[in-house]
Amino acid sequence: MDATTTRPRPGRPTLSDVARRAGVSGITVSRVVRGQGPIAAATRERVLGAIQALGYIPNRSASALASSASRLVGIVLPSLANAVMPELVQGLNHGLAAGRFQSAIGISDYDLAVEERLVGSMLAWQPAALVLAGLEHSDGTRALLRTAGVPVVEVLDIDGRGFDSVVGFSHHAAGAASARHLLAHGHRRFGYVGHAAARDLRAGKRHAGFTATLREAGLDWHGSELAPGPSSAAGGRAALARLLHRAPDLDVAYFSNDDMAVGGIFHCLAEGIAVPTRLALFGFNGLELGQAAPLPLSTIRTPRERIGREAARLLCEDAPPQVRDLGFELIEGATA
Amino acid sequence: MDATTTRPRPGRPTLSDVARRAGVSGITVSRVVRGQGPIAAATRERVLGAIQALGYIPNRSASALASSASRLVGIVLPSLANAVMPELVQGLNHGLAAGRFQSAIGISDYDLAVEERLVGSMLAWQPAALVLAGLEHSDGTRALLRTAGVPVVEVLDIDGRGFDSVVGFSHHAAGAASARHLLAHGHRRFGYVGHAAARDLRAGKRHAGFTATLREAGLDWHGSELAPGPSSAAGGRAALARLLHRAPDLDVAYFSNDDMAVGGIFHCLAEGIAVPTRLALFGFNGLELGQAAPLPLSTIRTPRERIGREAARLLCEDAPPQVRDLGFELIEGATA
DNA sequence: TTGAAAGCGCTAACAT
DNA sequence: ATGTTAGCGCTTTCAA
Repeated sequence: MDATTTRPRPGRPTLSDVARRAGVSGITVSRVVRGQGPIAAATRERVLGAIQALGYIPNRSASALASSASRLVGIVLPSLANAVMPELVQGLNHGLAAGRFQSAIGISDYDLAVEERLVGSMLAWQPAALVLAGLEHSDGTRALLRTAGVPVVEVLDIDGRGFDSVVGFSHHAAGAASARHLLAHGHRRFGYVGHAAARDLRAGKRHAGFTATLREAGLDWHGSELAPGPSSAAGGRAALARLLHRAPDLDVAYFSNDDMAVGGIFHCLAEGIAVPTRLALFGFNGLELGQAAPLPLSTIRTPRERIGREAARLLCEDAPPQVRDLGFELIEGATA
Repeated sequence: MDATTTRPRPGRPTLSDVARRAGVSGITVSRVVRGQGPIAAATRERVLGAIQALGYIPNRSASALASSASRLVGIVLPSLANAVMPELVQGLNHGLAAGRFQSAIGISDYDLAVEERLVGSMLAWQPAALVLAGLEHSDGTRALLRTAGVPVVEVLDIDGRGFDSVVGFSHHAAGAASARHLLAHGHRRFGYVGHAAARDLRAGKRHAGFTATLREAGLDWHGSELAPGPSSAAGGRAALARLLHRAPDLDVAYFSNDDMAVGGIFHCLAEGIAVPTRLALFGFNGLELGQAAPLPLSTIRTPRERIGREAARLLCEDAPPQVRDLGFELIEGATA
């Protein structure tokens, strides 16, 4: 007899294999696996035993295909290098896990074309929802989202028009609040230390908010310096050095974020520049790193973990489209 | 006439929709989409046009189901907070993208049970391969991997028995090299500043390698202090303070990593402790942050980006199981 | 409480 | 160079 006739696949066990072993039909196994529908306790035990014995792993592709739905949530972030992302992801993961969703992260490298590719890839898996960083996307991305019709939550920023739901805070307002704080402390000669900003649109919004507030006060930047490449302590340190070389009479430096600002602290420590008396420093994000510095950094703390949780909550509860402003908090610190 | 009879689904366009519109059969569209098989240029154009016009997004669940294979690579990492992970991911993404793989990241939070859950979830999507951090996994994880039979690359560590392929370096050797370097520089009273180590097994291996080398030299730790929670500059700063309080005559502190060590630098700066004359500091990872400090940190640079690339290469080339030691490099720095 | 039949959207294996 | 047929493993009806 030809054995291959009756033993067609050498592959992983399927629902039918489990069903056969448990002496039930496939649909019953399916019900047990999904925890859906009425199942006799004894039957469930038997099925669970068979699953265990065979090492059965449900095939989600088949499941997604059959039900045209999945429990997968795609998360597209611009970068992981920014220390806020891990906390955002943690918030998302906690919230999503509670709703029995799985998450899959993709990294766009601050490139909207890459983001579009990633969104396309993720949509191809029929995700239950998508989480995107920021409000700026390519037309192609928007078109994809529109035709796919999945729920979308844009996080981290609320300055602009959202696609669906939005959870974050205003970077423009954060920049403005930073400027007001520094003005109130008597600073007048402002320097900006940023990083290659073209792609980090949220840093640009903070800068714009800061600038607008300066102008309202009849002031403007005294000097500006951008570090090439992504934000980093090394970049901040070098850029502040260059800036002070060109504009030695600055009395305060506003950094695009805490990483850059910590570099500023390093520069001042290395050069013996008195902070904040000779030069004040102000960051953004409220990273723990800045607070561990010899002089705790003056900065703005952003609620990235809460943003993640809140975004997850909206998705789990299938909430209607809305914009949630979670605000930010100014940390006095000791450098400004 | 009943329109619903001929217009059954309001859903997203499918392969058949594209085929109908392009006036070809489904398989032809499939070939165009996959870039497989011989297609007349004119036909391809027509199909591409239809895809464009309909906003067709291929359904990968169906594709994975039909071919029992996907171009998805699952990556399971313990954390994103550790600054080495973004670089590892970048290396992986670059390499995998070159092989037209997509990646999906999951975070285990240094919890092997969570890792097992994640591996299970990912296997359910029939991934082309899995990338896991480290060599230590639960029995359940191993069982899953075994029955699934997917290629696995374990990254970042080579101290132990690999499941399939392994790309990384020896943390034990890194610890030992650090100790030898410090011994050669005349240090004798060693303090260890670590973080809640139970879950960070690689930090434990470095500690073990360091300890072994000390003992070979007839020495041992003079004192040890662990920061609660994950590694951080704040934790390193506080733990060093406690350690020096208990063992004021230390002449060198070895940190579980650069984050912790930067905290150590902060403590010394704040307290006016002369580095390295009064107290030497040594880290691990060679993060840019440590090199931007007023005194560049003495540490060990790890090739995490290369590890990612190499792991991706092995997967793309479907290389046979192997162990690749990518080594590390000692950075002299100025703190030891 | 359980099952039978049909089909999700795609691709492998053959035709032609 | 293109098409036909069958079926991937599961879930959705509907029936019992």
